[in-house]
Amino acid sequence: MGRPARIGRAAILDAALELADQDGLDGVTMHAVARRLNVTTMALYRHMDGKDALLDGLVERLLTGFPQQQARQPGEQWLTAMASGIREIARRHPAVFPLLLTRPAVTPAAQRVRDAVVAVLQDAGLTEPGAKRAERLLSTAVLGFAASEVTGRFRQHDQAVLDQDFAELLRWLRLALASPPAAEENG
Amino acid sequence: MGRPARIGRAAILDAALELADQDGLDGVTMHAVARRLNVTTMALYRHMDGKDALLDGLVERLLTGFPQQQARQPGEQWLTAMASGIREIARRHPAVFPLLLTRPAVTPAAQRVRDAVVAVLQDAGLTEPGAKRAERLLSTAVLGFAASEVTGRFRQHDQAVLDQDFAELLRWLRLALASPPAAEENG
DNA sequence: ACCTGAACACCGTTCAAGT
DNA sequence: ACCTGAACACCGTTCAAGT
Repeated sequence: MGRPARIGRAAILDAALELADQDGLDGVTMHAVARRLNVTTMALYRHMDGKDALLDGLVERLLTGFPQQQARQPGEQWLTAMASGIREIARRHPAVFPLLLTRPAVTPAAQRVRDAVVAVLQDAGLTEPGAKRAERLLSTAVLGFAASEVTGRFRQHDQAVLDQDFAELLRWLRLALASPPAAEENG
Repeated sequence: MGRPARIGRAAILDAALELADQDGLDGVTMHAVARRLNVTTMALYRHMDGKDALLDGLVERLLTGFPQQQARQPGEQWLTAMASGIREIARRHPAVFPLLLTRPAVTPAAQRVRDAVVAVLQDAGLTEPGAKRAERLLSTAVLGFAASEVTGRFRQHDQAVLDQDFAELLRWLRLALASPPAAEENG
């Protein structure tokens, strides 16, 4: 009954992530991944449900690298730490990163990241629906900024300017978190 | 010397946008666009510089549909109008919209949109570098939110929740614009 | 159970040729 | 000047067959 597997889901994702980092998203093809693993293209289909599942797997890889924030840090240092960590991931994997804004954040890995941020926000005094809403806006702003940086949307500006942009973004977010909304309904 | 052209850049972009709206970005192929125009694939290359130029052209199409804001509106109504207009474009062209965060905003059309927003912000009292920075963060937040909505990143939530999210986002942005940064350097 | 071979419809792009 | 025909390397995916 059967021989040992020469590849697996993990090895496939490793190879795909390397290809993405080297050649961009267009370089991530089933054929290229298989070639890198010294296997025929069709062998991948036993371990991965197709190209779309492969891309979802890459997004999951990035998510598991996200910084986990501890609640109850002094001031709003957790915000800086989290946003900076996310920005670093974008720099490390510029081709894959924008997919975070493109694919639904409903996988277990994504939910774990969201829950952690919501917990910190509740710890900081927000109501549960308020914390969940703030998490959505927070993550959108930070992901959007990091993605813009990495796709070259701001390519006319040098690093110093973008660093100041980032600092200003954090100031905006702290302002918002310090000023609670008037009413609260719906989750 | 030559016969009249049966197609042109405009017709190609029309066809491509229709395909994107109907079948998603994956449906936008040189072959499919040509088929829709009753022309061979190779005919496109005389009018369009390849697939990448085609996608850039689609982004340009969306940008020219962006709302142009008048300065000196009472309150910050221009912000609501602009953000709502952008949100509507996202709904109308959900497949193409995320490309706005993915492709550099350096084309003439993109620059025009940016300049208009910067002008309004200066009119509201920001310094020039401050207005330019605010424009970058503003557009990132609004584009990021609209893109998230349209790619299904928030698909667990129904429309009412997302509408409240949007209102809260606008509140955040107004707060930020009402509170000028401490120092100003670099553009 | 795992991988390969053969095959298919489709993709982006080039070049020479027709009108 | 504009479009077509023929062609190429590559893509995602399926299915039957080998070990």
